[in-house]
Amino acid sequence: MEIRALMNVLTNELPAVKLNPVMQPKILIADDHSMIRKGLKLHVQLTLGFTDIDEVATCNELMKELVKNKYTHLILDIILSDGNTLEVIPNIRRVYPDLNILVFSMQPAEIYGEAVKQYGINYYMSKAVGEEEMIQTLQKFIHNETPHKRTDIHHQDNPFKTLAPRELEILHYVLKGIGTKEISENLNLKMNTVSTIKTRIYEKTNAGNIKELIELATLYNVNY
Amino acid sequence: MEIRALMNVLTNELPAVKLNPVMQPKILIADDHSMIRKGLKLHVQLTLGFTDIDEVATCNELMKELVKNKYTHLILDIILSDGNTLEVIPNIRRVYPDLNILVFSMQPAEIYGEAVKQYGINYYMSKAVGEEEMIQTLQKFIHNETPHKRTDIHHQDNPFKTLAPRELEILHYVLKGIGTKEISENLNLKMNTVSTIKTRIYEKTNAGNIKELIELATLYNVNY
DNA sequence: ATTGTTTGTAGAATTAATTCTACTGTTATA
DNA sequence: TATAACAGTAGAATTAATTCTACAAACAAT
Repeated sequence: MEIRALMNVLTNELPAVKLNPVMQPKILIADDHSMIRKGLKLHVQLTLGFTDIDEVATCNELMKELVKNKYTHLILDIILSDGNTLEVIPNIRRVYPDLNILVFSMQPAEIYGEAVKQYGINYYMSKAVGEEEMIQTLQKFIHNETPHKRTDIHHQDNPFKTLAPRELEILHYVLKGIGTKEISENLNLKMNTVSTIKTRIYEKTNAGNIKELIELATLYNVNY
Repeated sequence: MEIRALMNVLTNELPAVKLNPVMQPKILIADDHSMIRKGLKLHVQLTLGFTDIDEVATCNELMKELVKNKYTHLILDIILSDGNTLEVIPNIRRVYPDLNILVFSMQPAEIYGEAVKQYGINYYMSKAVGEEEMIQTLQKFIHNETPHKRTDIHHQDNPFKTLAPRELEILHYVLKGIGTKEISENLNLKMNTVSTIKTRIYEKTNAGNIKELIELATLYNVNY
């Protein structure tokens, strides 16, 4: 391997950033795609200058690694191969209250960004963001020394909490994939009525379509 | 930025690979996630030593860039923000018959690997592969070696594997919760056509509604 | 070489679903 | 207590989506 290629990478490709000699962040990346892990790691190393970065691919490894080493920052995807990290986040939060967590997910920030706040997570970054914003976010995240005092979990921001009884009733059928006509027959309502209520459900939850509604419901553990 | 960090990256993290001084590959990466692009680029630069790499994020940019510069290798994801690259691949193949193409996708090889072969693409790499395999595949790709057959994957019962290219293309939109009308507009098809194809998708997968289809897709890791 | 099957595409007819409007109770709230 | 926001329900009009049929081209199997 040639140093020239390296310097090329360095000087031409990436903005130089001075490092802060005082801080010693220890970062753990949890993502099931090695390319994402690698890219993120190299990125943080080359652009932000922090080199103490480990990676894991599964929830299992994540928990083990957190026990083994004392990390200051955790960057993780929501979905790993062996499960949903949202399930383990409450535990992590309880055991490691000072750990800074950044969720780095495929999902758009508008929906999940707010949603994960319930779990006491203050940093959310979509994988779809551009490079500029990504670096900025990462920089803010890692340089932020003060552990985030999270305004205690409002269950008020659960969008499903605001649904009226009839709306929840119809939500139940909608989440099962049942169509407007069948729902109206089941509940002895006109299709118009069901449609109206569905519209209100979508308004209140800010879901754009069934797929998003199902995802949101999963996120908030709505089983109805 | 310190050279020590770089060397650390080099010597500790990545296997050294000798480069071939004769070849001068010019590589274009098309992916809508800047992290993937960056990671891939750095990876190829640092581990394989090829530094002539450009990146684009959309189908549009891709086509423009191919006109502007003469590339030898193209690495691309199937889904970009402004469309499905399966739509443009036939055109690319026709205009640039000598261009080596590697599809680098989230989808498991069993499903899209076959579909993509119909377009004369022999290199397919899932983003879920481990680092070793990724580097090996990239190396073979860039060095123009014949790709190895991966017959190790069985999954005979995967219902998505029987979907035709157009069906997979429409499946992509359906799984995102996009409606028939919008799909038809995106792909310049009549709504009837989209409906017909959706019907065939539901028949082949035995899904009864979108919810079931999404569940099935999740089960078989056909997310995008 | 022939025949059956899959794929990609729609037109016509029909059905499903939504939107816009509106009315009546009910429940907070100023 | 007056008043505004919300909840539950539809009619009329409109739009979205499906079904049924069909046909040509590509492909597979005999």
